[in-house]
Amino acid sequence: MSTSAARRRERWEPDARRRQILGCAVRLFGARGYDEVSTADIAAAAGVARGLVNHYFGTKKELYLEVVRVLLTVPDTALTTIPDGDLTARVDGATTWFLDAIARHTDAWVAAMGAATPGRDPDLAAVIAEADEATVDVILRLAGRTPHPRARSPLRAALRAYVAFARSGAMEWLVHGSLSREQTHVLLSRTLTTLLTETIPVISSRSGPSEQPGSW
Amino acid sequence: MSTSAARRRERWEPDARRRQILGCAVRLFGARGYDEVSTADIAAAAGVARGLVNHYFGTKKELYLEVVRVLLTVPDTALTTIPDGDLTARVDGATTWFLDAIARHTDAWVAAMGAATPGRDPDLAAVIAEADEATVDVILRLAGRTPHPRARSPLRAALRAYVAFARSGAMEWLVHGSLSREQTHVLLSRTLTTLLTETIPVISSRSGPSEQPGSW
DNA sequence: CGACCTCGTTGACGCACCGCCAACAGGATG
DNA sequence: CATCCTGTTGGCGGTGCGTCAACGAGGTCG
Repeated sequence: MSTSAARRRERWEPDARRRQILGCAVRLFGARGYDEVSTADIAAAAGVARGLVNHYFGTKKELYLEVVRVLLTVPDTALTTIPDGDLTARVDGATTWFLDAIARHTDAWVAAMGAATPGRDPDLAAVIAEADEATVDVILRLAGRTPHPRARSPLRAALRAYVAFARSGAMEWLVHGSLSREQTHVLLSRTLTTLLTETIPVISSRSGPSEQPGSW
Repeated sequence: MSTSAARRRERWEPDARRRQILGCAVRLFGARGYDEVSTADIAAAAGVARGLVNHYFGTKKELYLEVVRVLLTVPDTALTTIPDGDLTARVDGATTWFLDAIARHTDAWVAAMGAATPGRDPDLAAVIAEADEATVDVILRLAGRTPHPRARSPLRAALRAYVAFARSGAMEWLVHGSLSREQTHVLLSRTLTTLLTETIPVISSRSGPSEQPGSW
């Protein structure tokens, strides 16, 4: 990815050049955070003039958004097959899959968690929110619910909170080393099971923010 | 706080001046995020030369850290009295207190959550981590445990994950409006109760990352 | 009451970074 | 080989931040 320097004015296809610059940006932003990386760094890593970065990506922030999108989708490797069995077994299987996945791409996943910090920027928040919703969809399919696509329901809200929980728990395992893998597994799977079977039914029976008393 | 402009070269006590600038910084950073606010903005809001901000706080980032510290501690209003009754009742009371507290200072709390985003900066992460640990201590006292001060135990790890869960759930209520207050209450209290009575005991009985098999 | 001293405060300088754009040149075409 | 298209360059203008020497408000002392 890192072009060996010195070659001047090499003319590439726009697509290839764009991918190359994006790759360098992913590598740098994945390692060092938004304002520790300058567009000059990225251009240098790609062996390219600084202006070209703006030419392909407009603004530094726009480039960053694309990088976060990449970081958030790469470690996904989407859970395609829903495990069999009762709910407990399915949750267990999905937890195993999840922990395997992030253990395999630890660096990328941790980088994604670091970069995908829903700060104040609304565009960045939107990108992260989209990734969250996708995760919620997975959990819903896991629970055997057809995901009313993207309703602002209490069900989805509770699961979004769970996603934050799961991420934090996984960070405890992978980054801080304060949980073993087995402990993390128990923490995530049991909490999700309880949430789905006990807590959420109660929540859904209570009156919502303004509408749907028992819609999910 | 916002000094009416034009007054030139007014000489204050260092403490007062420092507090004044910090106040303006809190107001601005609370509303607009790190790189949407320039030190010139802060200086202007305080009716002061830009250089003075650096004189009192060194770097813009150091100032930001102080602001986050303020934002994280202000909405605390520390839970002093532990409710009576069994665990369920105590958790219930504490949840009520928590939701009351953040409802009272919604703006400040949301601002704090926006600012206290554990991005890549290690110093910022440290400030946030400290606030998290304080919250975990509250929960531990709630559960009747004497908080082994700051051990890297699986117990604390699980509770840190819960803190992320609670914050996310509260945001669903306050910001997105996807949960009613009652629903949020049920979500937070029941999840914490289950965590304390069912999940954590199981976790603690499993082998840890390397040590304490059943220490908490 | 005026000279003097202290230290809070100022304004400007240097530097790094970003967005923009006119000019340049690689390489395909005829 | 001449010509055109367009990917690419390098520099210009503007902004924001950290530093520093100089300034002056306000108290002190003779």
